[in-house]
Amino acid sequence: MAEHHGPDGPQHAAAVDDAAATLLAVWDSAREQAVPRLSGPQLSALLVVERAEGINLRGLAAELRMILSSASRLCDRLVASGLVDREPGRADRREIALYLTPSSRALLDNLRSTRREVLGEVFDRMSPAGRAALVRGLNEFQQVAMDTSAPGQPAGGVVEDAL
Amino acid sequence: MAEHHGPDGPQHAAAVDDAAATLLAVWDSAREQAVPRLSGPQLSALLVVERAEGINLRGLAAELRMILSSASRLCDRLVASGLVDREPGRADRREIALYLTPSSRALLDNLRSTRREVLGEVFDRMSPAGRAALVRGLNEFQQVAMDTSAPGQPAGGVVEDAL
DNA sequence: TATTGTTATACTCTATAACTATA
DNA sequence: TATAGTTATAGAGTATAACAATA
Repeated sequence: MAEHHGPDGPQHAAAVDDAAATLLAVWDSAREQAVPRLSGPQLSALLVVERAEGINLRGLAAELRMILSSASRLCDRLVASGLVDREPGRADRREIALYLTPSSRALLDNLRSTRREVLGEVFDRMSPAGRAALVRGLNEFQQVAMDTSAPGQPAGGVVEDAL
Repeated sequence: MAEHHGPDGPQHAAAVDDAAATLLAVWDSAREQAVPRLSGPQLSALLVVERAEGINLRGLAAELRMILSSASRLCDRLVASGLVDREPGRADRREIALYLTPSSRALLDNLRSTRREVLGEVFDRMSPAGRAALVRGLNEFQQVAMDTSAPGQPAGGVVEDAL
C-alpha cells in the first residue's frame, strides 16, 4: 500500500469510482430538465447530427452503435417532434440526409447552458485549487482516453464510439 | 476573460463538459461488458437492493425515481433472471422484501472489477500528477455535491436522488 | 446483385389507470 | 378507507428478419 511497484491505475480507479458516479449524475441531470424533454438516445442522435450535418441513416446508426432499423425508428420520432429534418439525398436517391432544425439547435443551446449551470453550482462551492485539479485531471483523462495510438486500447474503441 | 469578478463555475463547467462525457463513456462501458448483460435500470435496481437489503417495492421505486408499477415490472424481470429474491414481508403481508441472490452479488463484484479495469487502463497512461489531480478534484466535487446543507441546491436534490 | 431504408414482430422500460389483497 | 402490490394498456427504444427502392 505504501510503495509503487507497477500500474496503480486500478487503485486510483477504485478511489474515483463513486465520485465519478456523482459527477455523471450532475452532468446528466441537465438532459432531464430540457424542454421538450429528451431521452438519452434522442439527445445522442441530435449530437451526432450536429457534428455531421447531412449524415445518412447508416452513419447515424454506426455512431450510435445501433442497427439501422433502430436508427430509423429513432429518426421517425425525432422528425415527428420537429427536431430533425430528413431530406432525400441528391446524389443517391436511396440515401436520406439528416439535419437539425432551428428548434433542435435552440434545444441543444439550452441544454448546454443548463448543464454548465448545474455543474457550475457545484464548482462555485469548491475551493479554487479543487476546481483547478478537477479541470486538469479531467482534461488529461480525456486526452489519454481519446489517444487511439496508445497500447492497451480495448478492442471496441469504447471512448470514440460513445462520443 | 482575464479577471475574476464573480462565480466562475460556469466557465470551468464549460471546460469540463466534454471531458465529463468522455469519463462517462469509459465508466459506463463496464456495464455493457457484464455477463449476463445488464440494462442500466436493472443495474441501478441491483445497487439499490444491495445498499438496502429487504427494501420493499415502494422504497425501490422511490430510489429509482420511478413509479410503483414500473418497479414491479423491473423486478419481474430481475426475479426471472435469478438476480433478485422477492420474499413476502413477515410483519405486513402486503409488502414484499427484496434481496440480492448469490448470482447477482457475483455479478456486481465482476462489474466493479471491470469498471476499475477500464478506468485503470486510462489512468495508467496518465501522469502521476494528472491522476492525483483527478482524484483530488473528483473527491472534492463529490463532497460538495453531496452537501445538502449548501445554498443553491437545485430543488430536486439531483445528486442524492441519482445515487 | 449490392446497398439504402422501411416495416413486421418481439422484448425491455416506463407511465397511467384499474384492480386485488391486506391493514 | 387507506396502503402495498399487480395487471391492462400504451408508447419509446432496441433487435432480428423480411421487404422495397435504387444503383
